[in-house]
This record gives sequence, C-alpha cells and structure tokens, in this order.
Amino acid sequence: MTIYDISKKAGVSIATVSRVLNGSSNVKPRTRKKVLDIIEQCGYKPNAFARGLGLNSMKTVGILCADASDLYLAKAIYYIEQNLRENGYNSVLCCTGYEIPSRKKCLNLLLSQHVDSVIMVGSNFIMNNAEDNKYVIEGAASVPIMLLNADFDCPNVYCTLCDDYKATQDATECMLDAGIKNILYLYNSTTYSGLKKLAGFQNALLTHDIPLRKEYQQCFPGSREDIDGVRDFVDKLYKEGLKFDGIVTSEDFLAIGAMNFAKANKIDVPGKLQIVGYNNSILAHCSEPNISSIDNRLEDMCIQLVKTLIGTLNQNEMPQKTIFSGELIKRGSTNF
Amino acid sequence: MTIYDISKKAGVSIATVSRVLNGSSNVKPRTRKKVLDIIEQCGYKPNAFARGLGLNSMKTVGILCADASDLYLAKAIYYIEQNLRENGYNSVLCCTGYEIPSRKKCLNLLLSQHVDSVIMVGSNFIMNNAEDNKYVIEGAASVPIMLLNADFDCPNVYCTLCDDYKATQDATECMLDAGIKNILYLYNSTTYSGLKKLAGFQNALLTHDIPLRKEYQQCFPGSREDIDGVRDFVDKLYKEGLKFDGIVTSEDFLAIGAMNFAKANKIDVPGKLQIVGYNNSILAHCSEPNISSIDNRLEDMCIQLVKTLIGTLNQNEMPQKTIFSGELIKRGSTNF
DNA sequence: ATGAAAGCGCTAACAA
DNA sequence: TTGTTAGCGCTTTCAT
Repeated sequence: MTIYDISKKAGVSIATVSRVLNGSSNVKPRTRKKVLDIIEQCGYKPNAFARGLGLNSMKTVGILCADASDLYLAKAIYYIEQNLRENGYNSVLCCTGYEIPSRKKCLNLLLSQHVDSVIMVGSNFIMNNAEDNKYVIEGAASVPIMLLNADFDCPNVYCTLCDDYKATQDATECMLDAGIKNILYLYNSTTYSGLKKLAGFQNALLTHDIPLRKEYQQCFPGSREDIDGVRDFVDKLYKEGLKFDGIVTSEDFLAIGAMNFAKANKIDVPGKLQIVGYNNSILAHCSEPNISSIDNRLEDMCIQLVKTLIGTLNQNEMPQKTIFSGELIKRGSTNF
Repeated sequence: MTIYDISKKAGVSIATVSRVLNGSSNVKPRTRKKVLDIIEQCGYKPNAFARGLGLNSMKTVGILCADASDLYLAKAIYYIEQNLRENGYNSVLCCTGYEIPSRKKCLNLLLSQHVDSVIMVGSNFIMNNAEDNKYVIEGAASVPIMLLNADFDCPNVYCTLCDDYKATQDATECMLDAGIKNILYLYNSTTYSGLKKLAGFQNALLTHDIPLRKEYQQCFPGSREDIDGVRDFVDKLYKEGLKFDGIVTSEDFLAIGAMNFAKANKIDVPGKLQIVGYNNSILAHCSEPNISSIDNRLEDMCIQLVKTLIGTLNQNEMPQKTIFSGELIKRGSTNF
C-alpha cells in the first residue's frame, strides 16, 4: 500500500495525498476528507524510509549512554525518550560502555544512521583532556549534540547540567554547621562532574578554615554494583584508624555502602555518623533510616534538554548552557 | 558524498560500488581494492535511508518496555541493546507506561517506522484477557515479536522466559524445610509472570500440606519506587496481629521494604524473620545483611532472545519458546 | 566482471 | 486548488 494506491483510489494525484499527509493547508476540505477516509479505510501508513530519503531526516535522535542499566542513567533515558516522543521524535539507544573508542564507534554508527541529533547522557562523555573530547566536536559538525550533566564549550553543542559544585558545597556546609568535624568524602569518578563535586566539598572546608586532608578524600575504585565493596572499603579505612563522624558521597550507592558499614559495626546513624548521598535515587530509600541525598533535578534537566533540542532543530536560537541547582533532601541519615 | 561520487572517482559504475559495499563476490580484487581505497579516502558512508528504502529494512528493532527506569527492565534493555548491536541491529526504544492504549500506540509507531522486529520487555505486555492481547497478534502479522518474560502462543511470537513458578516454589520449600511455619507472600503484580510466582508459592504450601490462608498472600498496591510504602504496608499487617517468621516476595523492592520494616521494629533477620527477594538486583545488596534473592538469569535470557531473533530474521526455523530456570542466591537474610 | 537502468515511496518545485 | 515530474541514494536485474 503506497501513496500511489491511495491516490488512485481517491482519484487524485499523489501530490494531493502527500499534502493531506503533511497537513498542508492548500487542500480543499472535501478532497482532504475523501483522501483521509481512504487512508483510514486501507490502514495506510507512509513509508518512513522514503520519507527519510526525501527529507533527509527520520525524526530520530540518538541517545548515547555508557550504561542504560545504571540507576541514574536509566531514569534520564526514560525521561528523555518520553519527551522526545511527545515531540514526534524517536529514540535510537546506544550503550557505549566507558571506553573512548567504543564511544566514537557508537557515535559514528548513529551519525551514519542520519539521526537528527545526538544526546550524550552522563558526565562521563567529557574528559579532562582535549584529545579525548575531539569526537564530540567532530560529531557536532554534523548534528547538534546535547550533553546531559556535562559542560563543554563548542559550537552546536548544548549543555544541560546541575551545579554539582554548589550542591556538594552546600551539603558539606550543612554538615559542618551541624558540628561535624571530621568529614570523609567518598567519590568514585573523576569526570567533569565528579571533579566539580570534589571541589565543592573542598571549598566548603576551606570556607570554614578547615585544612584539607588527603586521607579524608577517598576514591572508591570498584563498580556501582559493588555495594559490599563500598562497605568493606569504608570498613578498612575505619579499621586503619581513620576517625570520621560524617560522610559525604558523590553517589547514593556509596552512601548505602557507608550505611551498611555503620550497621555492621553497630555505629549509630545519625547519632554517631551522618551520611549524605547524591542523586536522590531509590537507593536513598533502601536503608533504615533513609539516606539524605542531593537531588539534582534530573527530570527538570531532561525536560529542558529536550526543549532546547527541539528548539534547535526548529532553527530557533537556543541557549548553549542551562544550569539547574541541586537541593539536599533531608532524611534520617542526618541530624540537620 | 554519494555512491555516484565514489563511482566517478573510481572510474567504475555505481553498481560496482554497491557490490563492493555489500561484499558481493563478483568483483575483481583489483577493482574492489580501488573502490575501497576511494571510499576510505573520502570517508564515505552509505545513506541509511536510501538503503532502507531499497531493502525495506534499516536493520533496526523496536524495544517496547513499560518503564526504562525500572531496575530490572533497564538491565534487560542494556543487555538486549548490546547484543543487537553486535549483530548489526540498532535499537529504537519506546517506553510505553503500563496502559494498554499507550502500548498499542507505541507498537504502531514502531511498525510505521518499519522496524524489523519488536521486542517486548517485561511480563506486563501479556494480560490475562484475550482482548487485551490482540495488539500482539496484530503486530505479529507484520514482524516477528519477541517476548521477554512472558508466555503467549501465537505464530510469529517468540517467548524467552524463566520458570518463575518453579523458582518461587523451590524458594518457598527451602523456607518450609528450614522450619519456617508462617510464610507471608508479598507480591505486587498479577501479570502472567506474577501469577506464576504466586502459584509456585501456593503449590509449595500445598505440597507440604499447609492450608492456604488469604491473609498470608498480600498484594502491595504501591509503586516500585515506594519502598517506604512497603515498609509501612508490612508494618500495618504486623501491627494488626499477623504472625510471620518468613517473607517470600515477588520482587526485591518488596524484600527491601520488608527488611526495613524488620529493622524499624528491631526484629532480627534472619534470626526471627527470614526474607527472600526476586530478581537478584542491586537492591539485594542494599541492606545489612544482604538479601537472598532468586536470580532469573536475565542476561542469559536476553542473549538467547537476541539469538532467536537474529535466527528468525535470517529465515531460520527457531524455537517459539525458550525457558530458563531460576536459582536462589542465598545470602544473609535467610538461614538455610 | 562490469555497466545501464528500473525501481523503492515519498517530497517539493513548478506548472496549470 | 491540483497535477506533473524530478529527484533523494541505493539495490538489483538484465545485458554485455
């Protein structure tokens, strides 16, 4: 069933059918109705390939993300896909893993599929090293590239992010103000966003005239799945004599690991130890007491990202950078 | 840069370039090399739309899932996407939500995009009601449909699932054999798979000559995000006087909620209460002690599903149904 | 082993 | 308001 069949049955030309299909105003209402009826009757659906070939667009955007099974990234994908579909765009998903060559390959794959844009979900797409970011610039030469949670200055690259620096600083200051003296900062990534969080932590201490101590900034080397590993990691620090009465983390899974460490050692939370997570994910609800966690307004970011994207595709001038501020959601793992 | 440009530069016809591109054997090695060199040199990539138009396939499969942010579904999507890409297929994702009309709409959207196949991820795509399953049959008329974790008899529909019935039965029997008398079964869905699990639980009791008591089979009405709600739900049952020393659940979030209930009431796990989860997700690691959970071999299922799909698309005869068996992963929340 | 040419189904410029 | 027609870039059949 093609546009030719419909035109024949309706006794009009294919151009008219095409006009009806595309909602052109230059069609007599009666003709429109006749065509529409036939289309309905035949259950005709235009061929997306042919349309794509003509318009050089299939109304599709590529979503690149390291790992769609990651709690945080999965939520982002969910929000983004829904918003895109509401705007008439389909989503082609590519899970790249964390290696650069594989990312380049995925990006090229998407570009060769002629997606209208590429969304990179997660701060891990931007490195601290110009060489490794070249693929983004190259990609932006073909289509607009949208970054979620990353910051990168380049024409045709649009960033939507949360001020992780300030959010972490605020949370740390809350803790300091509550009288916590020895705060352990637990993190697991040195992406752009990861470093921002760390800097926020450091700045909070400096603002309070507290010297930075290296042993109070610990990078957990394991994976996000390895909560037991986090527990053991903190346990080891504790057994080695590190004294801490507060833990600020860069992700909820670290906070849960810390919580399990406390439980295993019968350390009262929040009485003797206060814990703050990041992302406000479901993990923050997995312990008793629940974990205070920084919400970085993922849904708002995703909505905004899609809005910016659609604007860009419609040739509107859109802001290159949109920054949200995070917010500490206070729960039972803290006293303040 | 099109096939014409390449053919001109190489001094051959477009047909020859096309042959080279598609690995046809009928090309003289020297010609092939010449063309390949030019292609390489120009960084030429064939236009996917044009190819799609000619072949009526863009090597793309649609993935339908209710909610890509659900822990379990997200993992499935991750595995499936990777396997598909390794086989040269792209994935178009559609998150449908849990309502039937929206599912139909998404399915039609994918079909109108001429995907080569549709994968439905999650047991919730098949209802206990023929009328509501009609859209699957209709879809199967156009392309092969792959179901993950659901069972549906229909030509051109292929199922890959886990024997949830047996897995739940086995876990329940383990508990009974360990001397647990009053087992509460906590579930949250009445999909095909949900009912199978429930039946497995019931059958275990019957096998041990224990009468079924309605109040020991409780359906949590809230969402998967609402772990606090689960805790309160169990707490209410407890406060109302229900006595139980074991809880078998249909999903890990229910188990975590039960665990938090125990913690809040200072009930020793596994001393006074034993808990079993389902899915063996990260949530099973979120409490201290960790939660024993049934692993339904999601990755194996996804790999098999893609294998079956690729076989089908290559016109091989493939089994309509593949069933895996689950396995209880024993951790600290149980004594057996 | 290679080339010419006919589609694939649609959009859009141009003509009427 | 409607129709005619030339592409879009590729695959494939049929000649050679």
